[in-house]
Amino acid sequence: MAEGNGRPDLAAMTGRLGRALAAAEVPVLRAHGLSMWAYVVLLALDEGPVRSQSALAEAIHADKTRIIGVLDDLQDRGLIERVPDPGDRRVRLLSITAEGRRLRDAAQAAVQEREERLLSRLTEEERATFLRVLQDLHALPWEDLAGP
Amino acid sequence: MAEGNGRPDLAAMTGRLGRALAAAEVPVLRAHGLSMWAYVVLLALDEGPVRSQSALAEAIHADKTRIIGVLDDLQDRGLIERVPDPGDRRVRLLSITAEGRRLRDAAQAAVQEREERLLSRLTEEERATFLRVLQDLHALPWEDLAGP
DNA sequence: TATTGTTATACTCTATAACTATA
DNA sequence: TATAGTTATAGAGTATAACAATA
Repeated sequence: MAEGNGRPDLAAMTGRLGRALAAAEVPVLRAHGLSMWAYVVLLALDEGPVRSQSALAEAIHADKTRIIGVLDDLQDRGLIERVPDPGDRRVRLLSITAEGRRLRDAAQAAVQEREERLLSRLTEEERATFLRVLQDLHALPWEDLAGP
Repeated sequence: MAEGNGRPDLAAMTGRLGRALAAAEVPVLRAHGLSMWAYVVLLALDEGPVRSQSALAEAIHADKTRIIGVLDDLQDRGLIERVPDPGDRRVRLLSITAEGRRLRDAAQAAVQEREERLLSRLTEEERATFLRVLQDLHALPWEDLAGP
């Protein structure tokens, strides 16, 4: 006895869509030599330098021990800078380099170009509303989305 | 130097939204005595009986070894039926019970009631378009979303 | 003593391989 | 022999605990 009435849970729909888009993103990023975490780090640093690795980890909702290898690799490749703070030599000042910004821009352009394939299924009105709502919800703090 | 132009990746926005909604769902489901996988199984069986555990696992994109414990528990609690197929006693015929359907309905009502809190931020027009687009995209096969 | 970053360890989830029973 | 289901094992990803350097 099929059911039919009602809608699927919002969580099920956005979850599946998010996983599918992430799966689509992986090969694009790998073509640019980036892991998902490396890409997330470059995106975060592109909005400005960060004063400590802990702060960066918190900003991207990662564990601080989890991004160390990522930072090592990005630094070795000259995509980020990681220098001890002269005022407090325990903390590392993190910033993206010009080369890192170039790579980030190229990767993101490729990612979004691919996403256009999906958005092209929508009408102009659907596309505009969908993206606006998504951006509004994305701007909300986590607690407003996930609750107390 | 902040950037500002362009939009966040679709994958980042839907991914975060999906994870947040899933996180919001967990305590609601637990209040009904259900894990996420148990809930997914009940939802899948509600659309009709399934002829084998392998088929069910494939339908919900899970490994067949992963759902065994879930099925054991659901069966012990009388929420599903699992009987050997008389025609081929290797396969198990799976179906949801009336009690299982009651629990599923109660759980889903609670889940969606919570999701309404988020949707109430939208205008009627935004809400209608957003849900319609989401359902359309959700109905697409995985390959259309994630690509080749 | 407290904190940043790092390394080492343990845990959770998932997938793979080996096994039983039916065919 | 091949397949459905189960159990046992191993792997990936992640978090926790212990450590070194600096404050």
